[in-house]
Amino acid sequence: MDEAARQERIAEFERLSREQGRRLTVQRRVILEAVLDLDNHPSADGVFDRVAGRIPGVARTTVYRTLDELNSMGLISKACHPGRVVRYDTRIDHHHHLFCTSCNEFIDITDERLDALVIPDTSGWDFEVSELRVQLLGTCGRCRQSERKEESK
Amino acid sequence: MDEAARQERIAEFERLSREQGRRLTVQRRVILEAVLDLDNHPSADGVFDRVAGRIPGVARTTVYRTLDELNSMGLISKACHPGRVVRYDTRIDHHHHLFCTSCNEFIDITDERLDALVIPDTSGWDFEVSELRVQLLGTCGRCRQSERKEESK
DNA sequence: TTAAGTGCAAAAGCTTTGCGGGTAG
DNA sequence: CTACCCGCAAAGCTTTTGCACTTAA
Repeated sequence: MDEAARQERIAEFERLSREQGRRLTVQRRVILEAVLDLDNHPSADGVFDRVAGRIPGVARTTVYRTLDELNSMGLISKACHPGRVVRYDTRIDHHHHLFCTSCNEFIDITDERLDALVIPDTSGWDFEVSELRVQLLGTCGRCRQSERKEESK
Repeated sequence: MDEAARQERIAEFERLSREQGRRLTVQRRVILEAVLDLDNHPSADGVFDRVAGRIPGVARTTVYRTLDELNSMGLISKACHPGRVVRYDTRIDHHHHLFCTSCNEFIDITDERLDALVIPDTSGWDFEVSELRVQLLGTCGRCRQSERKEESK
């Protein structure tokens, strides 16, 4: 994330916090900065590792609680994937994911045709759509290589 | 799932098992039948509940292991969602999901425009795509109703 | 001042692992 | 017969909860 977008997101965080009567603490600010700096859709634990280097003695609990709040505030979101740990996404613009089912890593992509997708009429299901996400599952180059090495053993 | 499709999936399971040298046990057969019968993208625990009624004394472990195998065999798949428990999907035809972020339930949908989507060129990322999934996140009718009731209290 | 936030410890929930006995092929 | 599979118990990992202390406003 470039510096301008980063600063803007932090400003938005401060604005929303005041608006919603949330307190601006060091922990919250550093946790937000940490997620924004990590670009690979980190888990709570990944964020904790980074935060722990900056606030000695910070509690895991605080990271979990804060990430959940940032998600509620719409400043970050939870990524969709087939695994079992919750992972967060800092991009809130329209984009899509490649997800490697072998190493569980995400790759962000943008694609005209995918972007052109229109949310279909879901009135038949009585469902209010807030977001459309496209996910491409497969295997990344690195994992395919190691699979080949494994086979040729 | 209609009876014909169900029988076909079970036959496929038996064929693949023999082909891959896996043993056909009562547990595996009943676990497969259970997932196929549950249409709401069950978690391992949900499958276990149903299986436990049919094989007294079956171990949770067995259900976890078997679901993982059925997934490897391509007979079922893991659903993508923002939560933390793994959930399975028995439909292997092309379809998409509505996912209610309030009650964590899936609704299967088919839509012409979504079906018409072409997997974009991902060669630039050195990534082999095996599947394209579209997910619509939002809130189902029931949850919107209870939210309204909550507000008017 | 004081209610919201934090850290700590413990619990809870989901899943995996190791192992001895059981069973399909 | 024997390699694979199952049940059991325990561990492992991620996340949540309860509570007393701290701190932003």
